Amino acid sequence: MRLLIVEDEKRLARSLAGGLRAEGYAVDVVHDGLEGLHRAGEGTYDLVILDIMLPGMNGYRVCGALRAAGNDVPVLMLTAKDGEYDEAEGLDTGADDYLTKPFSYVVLMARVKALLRRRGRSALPVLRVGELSIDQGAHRVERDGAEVTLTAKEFAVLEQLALRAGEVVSKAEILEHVWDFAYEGDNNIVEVYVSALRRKLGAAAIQTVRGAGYRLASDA
Amino acid sequence: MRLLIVEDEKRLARSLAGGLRAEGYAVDVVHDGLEGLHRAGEGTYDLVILDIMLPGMNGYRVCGALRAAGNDVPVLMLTAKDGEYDEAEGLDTGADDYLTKPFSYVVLMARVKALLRRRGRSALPVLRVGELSIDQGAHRVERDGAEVTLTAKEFAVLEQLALRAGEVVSKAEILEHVWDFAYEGDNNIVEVYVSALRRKLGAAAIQTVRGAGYRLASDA
DNA sequence: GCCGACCTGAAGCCAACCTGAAGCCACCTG
DNA sequence: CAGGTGGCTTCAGGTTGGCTTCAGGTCGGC
Repeated sequence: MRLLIVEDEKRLARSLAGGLRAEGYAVDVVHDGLEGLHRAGEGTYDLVILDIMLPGMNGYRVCGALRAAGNDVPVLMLTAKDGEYDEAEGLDTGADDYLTKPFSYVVLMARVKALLRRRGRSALPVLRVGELSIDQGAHRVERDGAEVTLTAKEFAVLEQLALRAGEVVSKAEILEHVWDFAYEGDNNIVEVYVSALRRKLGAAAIQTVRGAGYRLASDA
Repeated sequence: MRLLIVEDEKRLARSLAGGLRAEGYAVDVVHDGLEGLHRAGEGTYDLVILDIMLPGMNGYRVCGALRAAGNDVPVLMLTAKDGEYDEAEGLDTGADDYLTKPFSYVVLMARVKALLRRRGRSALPVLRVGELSIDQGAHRVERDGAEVTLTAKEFAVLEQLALRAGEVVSKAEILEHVWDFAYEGDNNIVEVYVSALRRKLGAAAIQTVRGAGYRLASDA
């Protein structure tokens, strides 16, 4: 589960990111509205936490632009209660929820979870690749109808491969999407997870393309 | 994969078209807004690169008109940063992304690919040369429908030849593109790979032009 | 016929990759 | 609070297969 925080107050951004990571989410942070729009537009995030006062492009416009482009990623807006902006306006631009600073950590967490849950109920597509069926909303994987239990990271890696089934996905790309983009570790970690997935899903499920990356068998 | 460039600065248009063609896209160029609207409206393009300052009809209106007609082809807008237009306005009219001149080639390429990928399917076109089909995204090659497995280097060499099918490509050019730019070894290595490719693809697939280089048979 | 350009099979080397094991940490449970 | 559990990450040894070099042969032009 991958979140994007668009917030220019660096201290706040850092503390939010820290807390959310502790809950097990992968979190990326950007400090500029335009940058935020591009990242959010990639379609790789499950939720965007969006400040309103931002350099580059303000939060209302970022959100409006996302919706105009047909992107329906859940957006949780943040703002200082200084009267200049109000809640109704935020919701009008297509935000899913709205939080006024200062807010407590617990409240934020509750809202984030509520949004993600709501999203889970709404139909996220179930990916079908070969004999696998990957339910993105429920985080469930079945192989030939039999459920396979995966850990969070295993699921995230498989999801990335499935989203681009048949294509080669490089280790760097998997790292970028599944781990925080600030992750500094060895990218041997990807190999470890691919190995685990093969053990659970069958060795033929994921093909190695030496020097290029991995490919989820789109036939098989 | 077919792109339309609507741009009245002929030099820029030509250079963009050249670069995109080199990546394997089919590219058409028009220099007038109205003409662009008609072509884009045909529904045969996978992406439109749209300048804002245009004779005939400006980019905002072209994009707005497309959307009003229910056409949701991805639109990447270009503009000079002269303050008269701003990014948010472009996105409001339904553009999917926006680039401020001057921009680097790499950035443009990244945005184009991001947009195409978001629109589903692979961003990279499948090259077809004679009886060969070369899927750049999947790193996969078929000859008359039968899959041929190539190594990373073999694939890269073939890709270079295919991107300029019918043309003679010198050994030096292949070396430069496929190997590290600082490669110091013998350029006999290219011969070795061509040899391997011929073994796998048939001797007639790659022609030698003595003293000049190699050519991928565009008929065959 | 000579010479340079090109072809291609063989073989060593090394990077990429795989995977089992173990440490660490957060969380749960009694 | 102690002990257990499970997931994440690191590490290291082993294996594989691709990359490159080399050398001997073939081909084509002059």
